[in-house]
Amino acid sequence: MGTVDEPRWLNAEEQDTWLAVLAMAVWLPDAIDAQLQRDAGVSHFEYQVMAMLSMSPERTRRMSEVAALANGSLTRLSRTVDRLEKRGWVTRRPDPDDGRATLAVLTDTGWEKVVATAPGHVAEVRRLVLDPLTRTQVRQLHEIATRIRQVVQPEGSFPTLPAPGTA
Amino acid sequence: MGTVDEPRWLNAEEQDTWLAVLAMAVWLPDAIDAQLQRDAGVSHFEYQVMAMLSMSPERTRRMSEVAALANGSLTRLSRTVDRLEKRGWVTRRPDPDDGRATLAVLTDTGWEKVVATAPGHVAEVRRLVLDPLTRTQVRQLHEIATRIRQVVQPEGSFPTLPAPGTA
DNA sequence: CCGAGATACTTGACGGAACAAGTGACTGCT
DNA sequence: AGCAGTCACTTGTTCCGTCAAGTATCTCGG
Repeated sequence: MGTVDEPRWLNAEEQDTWLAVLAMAVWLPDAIDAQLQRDAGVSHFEYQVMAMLSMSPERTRRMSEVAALANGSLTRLSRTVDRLEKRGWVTRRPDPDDGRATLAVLTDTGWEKVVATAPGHVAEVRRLVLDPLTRTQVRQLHEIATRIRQVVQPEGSFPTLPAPGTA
Repeated sequence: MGTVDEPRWLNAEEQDTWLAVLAMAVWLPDAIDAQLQRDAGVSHFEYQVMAMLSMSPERTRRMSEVAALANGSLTRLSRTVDRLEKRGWVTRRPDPDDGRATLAVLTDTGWEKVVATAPGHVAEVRRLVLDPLTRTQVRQLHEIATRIRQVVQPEGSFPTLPAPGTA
């Protein structure tokens, strides 16, 4: 239905690609959230926070590091940790090495929550992403996502995943 | 489901892939939103709504169709159209063919807004997604995203873009 | 060691999105 | 025709995340 002076846009193939990417970017997080909410009563972000802590030495990490690892703002993390503290899964304590910093610590109950929740979550990740794709596609996706991430993710928050667990 | 000390998780390669996908799924929409907010003062969702209308016959579509095309709920669309109406870019009118339905119409001002906004948005999509990848990777991404979308997107809302039912 | 500026959070105010309930309109069965 | 059930929205409430401002601590130049 193009009038001649339609807004500048992408060619058909580019647009198809972009729309598919968009739909994926919207619905995939939504589906992941839904499974966690339904089966474990936590949001994906909350789960990520606990999962990151569970993989950290002493199950402990600085707030700002956790925020970066979970791809969220410090503000958001602060509110989230409030909720997780109320549920008894995380506690805060001051960082002895830096008076400004706060350490988030996963409690034993929190650890159990992660252990109980992880299998269902992992199964969902497999079901939605890993299984429907060929091994080749998974490799391609890895490279593509890594490349886009480099372009898109704000400087500074390019996290290396947790150091070995002394848990 | 075995009993393990560590929560069941993915192997290193799978986890890398998943974390990269997650980071992309978080930061890409964020970056797209940021450009639109900065340069045009609209959210990505608002832009999508207007862009979809701009590509529709008579610049008109049913609310529920627009919602599906923009990957949003009807509730969200309703609130968003409230705002777009206040800004003079969209109007509502009842569907003559179905008294339950509401048609969203892009106004002339709204059309101009889309025309003015599209080039910057398209440039950002290219900069963040299309340009950093090889042509081959773009094709791979298309297939991968389409596949995942099939698995992840709720039944029913699998939209074809152009013409509404003048069928 | 003192003060200016940066850093690491926390918190108040605000806006947007989800859930659920409500309204009016269509459909299908009898 | 008439009622039950569904559908297409809209709206009240509530929660969550952001922005901006506040607090406490660290760093660094002089």
